[in-house]
Amino acid sequence: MDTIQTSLTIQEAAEKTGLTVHTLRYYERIGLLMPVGRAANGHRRYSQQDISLIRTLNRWRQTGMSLVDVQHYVRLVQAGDGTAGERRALLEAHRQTVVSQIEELQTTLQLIDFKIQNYTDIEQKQEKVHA
Amino acid sequence: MDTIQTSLTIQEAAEKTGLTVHTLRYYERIGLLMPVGRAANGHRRYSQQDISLIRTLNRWRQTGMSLVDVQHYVRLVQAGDGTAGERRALLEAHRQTVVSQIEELQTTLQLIDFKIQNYTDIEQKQEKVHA
DNA sequence: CCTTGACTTAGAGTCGACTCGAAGATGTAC
DNA sequence: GTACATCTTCGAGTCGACTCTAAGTCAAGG
Repeated sequence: MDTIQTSLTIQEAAEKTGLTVHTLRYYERIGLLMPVGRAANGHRRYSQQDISLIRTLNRWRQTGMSLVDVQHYVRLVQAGDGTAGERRALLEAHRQTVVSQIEELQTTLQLIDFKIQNYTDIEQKQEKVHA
Repeated sequence: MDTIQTSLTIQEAAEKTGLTVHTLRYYERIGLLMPVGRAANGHRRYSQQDISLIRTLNRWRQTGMSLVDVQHYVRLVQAGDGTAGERRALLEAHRQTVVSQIEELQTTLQLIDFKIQNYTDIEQKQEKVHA
């Protein structure tokens, strides 16, 4: 029967994942998350697996993966073992975009440092003038 | 006194900056860019300075600076030399967010690599592992 | 003169990703 | 047994950042 022991309400799930209850329902509505388990009264119950999946998704989201792509990944996870190769390919593609993002940020960092140096120079110049 | 020799039309400016003409006008409309020069017929003319400012803005945008913050920076640039200290402070703040972004991406990269390794293992052993 | 094409404006529409609100059912505390 | 919290659905609203449309001006080419 009800063998779900460590199942959380949507509120608790929200706290554990850092999302809002609105967002959790929204994710489910757009088909991002599989229909989550329900209690007898129709209330959602989140398993530990659900929570860890959501946490993983958050990571992908935070690194600029669109909901559509996250969705694709989730579908593969749900489809099961046979999709391991595809999942790996998807992760490798995302890995590459993350690497590119890092590289771009590092380029920008150099630019920022260059500009900061510029402004520091200006300040020193003014100090000399006004000293 | 008409020393503007290399002034570009909005079309040319769009090509040089990688933005669309729509976006260039939009940026000006929301007060992000100073009112740009106009030809006798009222058409916009972009100076080399305008172009290089826009290119710099693009950099900030690409690294997640909001239009509001970019706007703040542009205002300081327009206000002139006296704002060098403020500009440097703003850049230093942005530098810090860029550094944080890089760090977060690197954490994610490790996670991705770990998962990729997982899937590689699955392929080798055809074993069941959850995402 | 007429068409073509680049420009102008103000305002409306789109898109991704939430975020909120209304209306109603149910569970728990006093 | 009634207040109150928490859940439910579904639809609408918001926000940032564009993106596009309509209606109009103007200069040059055939």
